[in-house]
Amino acid sequence: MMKMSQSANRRREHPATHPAADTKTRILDAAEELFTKHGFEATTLRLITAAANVNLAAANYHFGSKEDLFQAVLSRRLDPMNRERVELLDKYERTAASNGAPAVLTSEKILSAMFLPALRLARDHERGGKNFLRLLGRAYADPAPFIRQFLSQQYAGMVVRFRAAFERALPHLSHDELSWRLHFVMGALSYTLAGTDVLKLIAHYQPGSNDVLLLRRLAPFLAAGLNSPATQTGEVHQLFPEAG
Amino acid sequence: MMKMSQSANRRREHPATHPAADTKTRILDAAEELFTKHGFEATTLRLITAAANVNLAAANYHFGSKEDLFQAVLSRRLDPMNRERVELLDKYERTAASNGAPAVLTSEKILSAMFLPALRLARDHERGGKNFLRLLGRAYADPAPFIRQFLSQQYAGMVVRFRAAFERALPHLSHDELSWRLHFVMGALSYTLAGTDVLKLIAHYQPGSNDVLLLRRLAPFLAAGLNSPATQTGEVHQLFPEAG
DNA sequence: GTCTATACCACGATAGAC
DNA sequence: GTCTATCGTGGTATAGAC
Repeated sequence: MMKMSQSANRRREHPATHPAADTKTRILDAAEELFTKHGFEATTLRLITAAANVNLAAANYHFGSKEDLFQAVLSRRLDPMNRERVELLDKYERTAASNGAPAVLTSEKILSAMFLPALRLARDHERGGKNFLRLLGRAYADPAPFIRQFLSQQYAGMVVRFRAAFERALPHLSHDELSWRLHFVMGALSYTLAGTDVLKLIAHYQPGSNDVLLLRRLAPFLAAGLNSPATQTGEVHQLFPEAG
Repeated sequence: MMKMSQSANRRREHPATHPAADTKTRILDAAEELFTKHGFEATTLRLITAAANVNLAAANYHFGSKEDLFQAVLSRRLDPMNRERVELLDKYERTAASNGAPAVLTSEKILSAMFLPALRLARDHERGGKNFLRLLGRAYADPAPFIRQFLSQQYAGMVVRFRAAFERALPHLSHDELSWRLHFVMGALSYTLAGTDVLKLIAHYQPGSNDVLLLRRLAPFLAAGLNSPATQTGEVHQLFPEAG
């Protein structure tokens, strides 16, 4: 990236918004907007390149394929956000450890290390903002193998760090039970980020109207589930008598 | 391939499983399997009709369009399941009311009315089983307008009934707060049903290996979140100091 | 290196013969 | 009801202009 044209000063020195960046950036911006609005499959390269004012073949030239372009759109925002998350968790743990105690954080604190960088991104209107979080939420739920594999790579390092922190915070949970609960956390988070409008059936609710408030409600809800006592087989059978 | 010549007794009188039902059913079965495996967009009508041993045009003849076929696949299983859910909730409330008390159920009980029919479906291997739940979970998260609209219709009645039950169970929650929490419940549920493998990064976990156990863990987790006290602005600011 | 024009094959859909 | 033929549009590959 950041290539320079070889000849004269075709350069535009627009430092600010997005009237005319270089071709690659224009494609990324248009793709991000259209993927968010219509989803991956329904967005055509012809639409993207038309919106970016570039030739159809430019997309494949710079990014190789539509799938690679999609991954590039995600990476651009996701990499910095996940880095922020780990750094924030590190900071929390250093602070906790400096008091002489071992670095054991509460689930609420760990969750806030996951959510705060997402909130910052949601507010950074210049860098994708809420729309990008919706795109990300959809990607979480997409069954396409290339998306699942990509997200696995992107999140691998972060997940290891956060799981270790949760293990210290919730020593009463077995390995499996913690895995499940983290699964539920990821599910509620991704669904919330995706901002799909299933909620419209539950109540009048404008998705995207106030994502910050939404995430603020989600953290306590998830913390209550995480902190709840380990499931006892007895009560399970009481609630699910037919479930064997 | 495997097509029969056009003339005489082409009929097969297989009453049982799925060697040869009528054309419509064969298409539905093949579509259900392929949509589950590859998602909506990646599944082509050519693949479906080939697997069903019917002509390409037969799909459009019987179902109108690929989108309508997808809706037909969902309806076939979803209608009975949602009917079961409402009936079970009614039964619970009648039992509770017959003791003289008003019909106020615990969140756990209401959740079990949502989950038990899903568990039954997951175990009914002959009628879609776990694979169908995975398909359903993906549909929840799909941004395609025709899917969202279809699910809205399918769930409208059920959601009204269950929301009313939750309102009685959780009177300490404001209207908005309950909406949010139900949103989170739907998110965790759909994500769990979808069985996407993000969890593989968290731990070695084979999706679909034991969905029943998974749903059993989910209900207590969600109940803890639902039953937790209403969010207080004070603590929110403590956890999210930068969130204004 | 960067960009364009164009050709290719697979897709969903439909019209019309049988 | 079923099939063949065909149309418009999608992603992609490439040859060649600058």
